[in-house]
Amino acid sequence: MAGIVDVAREAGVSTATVSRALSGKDYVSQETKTLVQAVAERLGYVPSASAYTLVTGRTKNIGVVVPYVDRWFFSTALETVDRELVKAGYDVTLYNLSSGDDHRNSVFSKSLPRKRVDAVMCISVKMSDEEIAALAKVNKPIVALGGPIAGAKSIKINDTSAGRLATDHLLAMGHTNIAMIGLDEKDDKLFNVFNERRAGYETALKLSGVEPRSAWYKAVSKYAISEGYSAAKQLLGDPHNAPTAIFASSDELAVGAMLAAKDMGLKVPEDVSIVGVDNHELAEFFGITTIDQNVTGQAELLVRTMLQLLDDPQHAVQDVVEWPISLIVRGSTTKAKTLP
Amino acid sequence: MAGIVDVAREAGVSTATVSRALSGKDYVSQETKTLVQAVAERLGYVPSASAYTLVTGRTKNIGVVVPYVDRWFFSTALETVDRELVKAGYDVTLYNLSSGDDHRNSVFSKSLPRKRVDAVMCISVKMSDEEIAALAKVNKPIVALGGPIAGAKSIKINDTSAGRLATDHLLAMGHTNIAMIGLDEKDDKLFNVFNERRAGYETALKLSGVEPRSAWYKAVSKYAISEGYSAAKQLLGDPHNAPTAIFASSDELAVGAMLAAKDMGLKVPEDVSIVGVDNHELAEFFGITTIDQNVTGQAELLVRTMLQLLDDPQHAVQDVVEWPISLIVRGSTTKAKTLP
DNA sequence: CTGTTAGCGCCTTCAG
DNA sequence: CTGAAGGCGCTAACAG
Repeated sequence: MAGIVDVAREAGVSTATVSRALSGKDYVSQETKTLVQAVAERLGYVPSASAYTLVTGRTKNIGVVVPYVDRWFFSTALETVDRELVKAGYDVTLYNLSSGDDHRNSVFSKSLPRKRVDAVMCISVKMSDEEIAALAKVNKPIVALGGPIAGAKSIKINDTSAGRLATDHLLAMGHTNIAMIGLDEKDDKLFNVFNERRAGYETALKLSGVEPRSAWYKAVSKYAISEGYSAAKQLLGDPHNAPTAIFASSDELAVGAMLAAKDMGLKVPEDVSIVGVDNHELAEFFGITTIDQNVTGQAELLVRTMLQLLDDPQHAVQDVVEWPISLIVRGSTTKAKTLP
Repeated sequence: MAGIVDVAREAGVSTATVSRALSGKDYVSQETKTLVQAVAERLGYVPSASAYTLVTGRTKNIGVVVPYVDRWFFSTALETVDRELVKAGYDVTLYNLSSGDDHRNSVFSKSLPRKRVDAVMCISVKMSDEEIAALAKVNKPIVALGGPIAGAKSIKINDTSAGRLATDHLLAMGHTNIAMIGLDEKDDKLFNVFNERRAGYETALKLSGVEPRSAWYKAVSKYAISEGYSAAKQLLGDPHNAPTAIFASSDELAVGAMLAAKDMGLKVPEDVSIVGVDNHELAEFFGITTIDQNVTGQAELLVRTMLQLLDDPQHAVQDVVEWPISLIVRGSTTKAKTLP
């Protein structure tokens, strides 16, 4: 491994000059610059990141914290976050919290403050006050996707509005028996995305004079097609409370619901209307009406925000940016049948 | 930020003692050890990773290179690789190659050798000779999933066997008109997984005396349900070559094929048998017969292999470990109808 | 425009 | 069992 001194010796200049020539950050005569570059190239010189970090305090590395990587929302967000960060010259180190609480603690108390990263990006993970404090001590910018974190800039959609929008769409089409499939989130380390969507759903119902029935709400344990499928079967098979429309709080759940309806001999949308949330690629394939939340767009903005903060820590940005959502109407919803 | 000197001063010992007390790597009296730990804790001392790296040469950080993160195989592998690595005390920095060739070059020529990582893990990315050479120069262990890399230990399933196993299963049930949906991989930066599966499919056919027809092979551009759907429609709608069985080279494709068949009024498996590959969770949900490749198991072994190599660079391991596959028969395949 | 000189924060011999 | 001292490789003043 050639070091900066090797390059300096070989080029007949000082290490300082090598540093300047290679970083381009200071005045160096064009000829020494090209000379140094050539020598560095020939020797296969690659600056040591740790030495650079030790002296500058900058790592050119961002810590991205996610609760899982193998779920749609997170892998999608991660994909674009990584792409954008890389374009800006940063590496990404991944802190996946799915391994349990012990690990989570060590991430926040050890890894992140260990001067390994210049900033932290939280994708849908709610941090406790101590966790925030631990990071604040190191004085690193924090940006978050999915919910507010004290002292951090964040981007989120309004999940209550999402629930209302979906439900209002169904109500406007004349449905009154509207069920919902959601997640019960007791985990206080994630944001209450699904609880908020449910709140929006119930508010919409009440504002239209419809009293939500408990039999209309089905909780599942994860956002998977199979879960949506079985939840919808319960809902649609209920002889007393069968809905004419279902609001599924994710598109994967909605797909499951659609398949369940078909398997029960019900037609979508004639017999049951279905709305999802996400605008997942499956929603397009299955023609499911959904609430688009443009994860890619959110992730891009998140990166831009972080880059500005890195550039100027005092940069004025709103603490919470509410990302717009929109209803995409497709073939899975239609007017309620008028009673015979 | 408290540094080691602060802790030393506060505890009334030397920095050397602090270092020893905290790392546990050398003899320190129990009482000074506890004292130092208490002080470190109180001051919120966290050792600087870069200083540690600079002096030891070790980063406690692994570079994981993936072609994409938002596809099933990769996000699944990444999830377990990360989990296992974290357990072993390593951080993971992610090198996602989906941003294009420029980025790819800089990953291999700059980032990876930049003393940022102790070892490199390639998930289904084929490295060119120069890329391998660049890493070899820095003398870092490399392990790979999905295909052989010169000078690296790797783990892979035998994709040709996978293709044969799936096809033989269909053949054994009396099918002779067997189509395949696959990916045409011209990209020489990935391994030829799908081409190998196709080779296995064709070999199996020929060995049974069936001549593969070109109309039986449908190439798609990515492994998505929608792609499998449209490919299967073409296949099943062909008046001269309609197959009675389809081998889809991934489960997502198989799901699409199954939905297409149903939409065309064909029953699965009575009218068409379908086999996939992966044992994706969707295959279980849809009851699709598949070739299980246990990605999680492969990823775990990959991490174990890397850890051994890190521990002892001379550690003897086979260069290529062939991971076993197995056929999981579910409801999507059945005996061919005897001709009327 | 270029060289000299200090460290950045820690680990690790080498003495005691 | 503990302390002192020397770097790891690089950049940032400060001089020239």
